[in-house]
Amino acid sequence: MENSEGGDFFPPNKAQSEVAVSADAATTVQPQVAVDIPAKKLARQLDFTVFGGSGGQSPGTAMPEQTKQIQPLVKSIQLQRPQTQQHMVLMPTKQTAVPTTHPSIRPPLKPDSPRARPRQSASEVKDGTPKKQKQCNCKHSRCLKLYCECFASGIYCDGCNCNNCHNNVENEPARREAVEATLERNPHAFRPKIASSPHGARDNKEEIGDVLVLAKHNKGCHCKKSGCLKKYCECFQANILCSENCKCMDCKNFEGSEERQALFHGDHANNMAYLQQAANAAITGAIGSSGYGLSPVNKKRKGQELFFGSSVKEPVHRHGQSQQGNHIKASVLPSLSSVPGPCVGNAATVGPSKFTYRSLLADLIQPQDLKELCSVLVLHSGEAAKMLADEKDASIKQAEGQREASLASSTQERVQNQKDSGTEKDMLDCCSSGDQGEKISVEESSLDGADVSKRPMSPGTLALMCDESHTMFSAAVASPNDLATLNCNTSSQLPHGQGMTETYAEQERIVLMKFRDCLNRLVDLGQLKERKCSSMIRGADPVDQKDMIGNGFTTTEMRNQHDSLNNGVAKSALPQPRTTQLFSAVVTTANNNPFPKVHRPDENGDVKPKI
DNA sequence: GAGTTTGAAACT
DNA sequence: CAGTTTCAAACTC
Repeated sequence: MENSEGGDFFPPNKAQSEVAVSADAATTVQPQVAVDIPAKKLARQLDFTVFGGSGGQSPGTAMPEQTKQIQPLVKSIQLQRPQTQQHMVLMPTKQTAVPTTHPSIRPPLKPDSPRARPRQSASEVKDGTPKKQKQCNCKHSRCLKLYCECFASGIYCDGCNCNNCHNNVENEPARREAVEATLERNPHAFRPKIASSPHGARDNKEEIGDVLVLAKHNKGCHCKKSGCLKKYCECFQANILCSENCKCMDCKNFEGSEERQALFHGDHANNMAYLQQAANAAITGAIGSSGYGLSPVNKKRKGQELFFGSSVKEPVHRHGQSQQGNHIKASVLPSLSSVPGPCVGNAATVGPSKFTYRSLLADLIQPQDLKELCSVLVLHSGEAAKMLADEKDASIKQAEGQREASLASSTQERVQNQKDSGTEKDMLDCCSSGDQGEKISVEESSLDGADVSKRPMSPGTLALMCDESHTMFSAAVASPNDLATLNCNTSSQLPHGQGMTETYAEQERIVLMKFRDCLNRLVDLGQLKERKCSSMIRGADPVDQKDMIGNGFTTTEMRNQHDSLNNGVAKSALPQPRTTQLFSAVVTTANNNPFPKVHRPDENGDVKPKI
């Protein structure tokens, strides 16, 4: 516990917290000499997503506990690997203890992509050699603050050009203290800054800059002068678009930004010189008198294009041009409202959904709808089984006469008895989530009743029904007509051994057909919606827009869809009370109310159009 | 490579 | 939480 001379680096006013740090610090200040070719480190913190997506891997991930987690990790690292020029990841992750140079712990980013080499210097770009760990150049922070990229990235400095570095094994106590202090200030300090970044997609498309809309900076940037088109901007550096989290000014880093497009245009994407030139031009234009400055429209556009599933290609109206369209869209998508205002603080005016990619079908399918779909399919299956069995029984009875009929009858009784005694067990076995309170549905299933319950179900159908039952149970959807439960019961008592294969086949056929129909309808609806969205973007006919505002579809189309859907599923098989209502939300059975569900704003503030 | 600019982090 | 300071990377020359 000797004091390191590192303390001398700190101004008196800030030394306080750091005194404690240095108290335990080992003395050895190690002006580290870069041995390797100056390899660049990737953007600090920005890549933590690779360690587990949600960032559970960074030192900050586990928050207060994370500090504790780091310690054994560090030890394990020390045990596993002598300090070499390699950098080590200190994150508590499977990968963390692996001695590695950076590239090996990073996602396979494209070497040429900005994402792959954030904070690279120009020289690195020139040599084109895939990045190694970048060395920091910290002078005053001892590499124990987030200023230090190494520290922020959760790695030891190794081969850096820093002065008085304490971010190394020798100074682990100090480092640990620093980590704790950092976490105390901000429990998320070591968490990934970029959230929800599907690496695959990013890797595939980042060059054209139309991908990372799926990711966004957790905190957002606060750029003022760079237009978010320089690497000063963390979003830009991470090759993602600015989001509603950002509080930047004069942002040009949004989808559809011409300035941004210029940066990623064609083969120039890899040309940093060009890129920076374009950025400079863009910034100049933005800050200068070009009229770009303080364009509040910019940010709003981000979400629009995202929502409509279009990328840059969709005609983006610059600035004032897009205002009208924005207003229209804003009616449909409150979160995308284009309320004029300063770019700063735009996050408040722009909805949180701006950068959340949503499939066109996302609005069509609700979780509840899926449940209903499953329910209906189950019902169809049961109905089919019942019909088949009835037919079979009828023929058998005709052929075999009274005696066999009696036998069948006694069998039925046995089955019934079994049901009385063992059904609940079976039901529990099958529907493991079984809520006791829900089991009453067995006998009360008036629609298909005991007949259905005695019919065989195919294995696939049974699985489906069990899942369905599980889902419905877990969703706490109490339904007296919970046929899933019912069918689970029956499934365990397949009465006839071999002849059931045909029934299974028939059931599956029917179920699959119905499911196919549903999917087809869904596809139709999705296409319909796509057309609507496209037409809206183009400022299409106001009637359609009006309809969409409420429902996402025109009422006429809705009716048509419902009519057709009704034909797709045999109503007779459906217990009307609940299942039809629910199912109608997606694919089937029209009740008189074509819009059975109340539209509700989703998490992003969108109003989800319901079918 | 020195100096400047920039924005995040740290601090008040 | 806003304003200021510190810091180091990015950038310019």
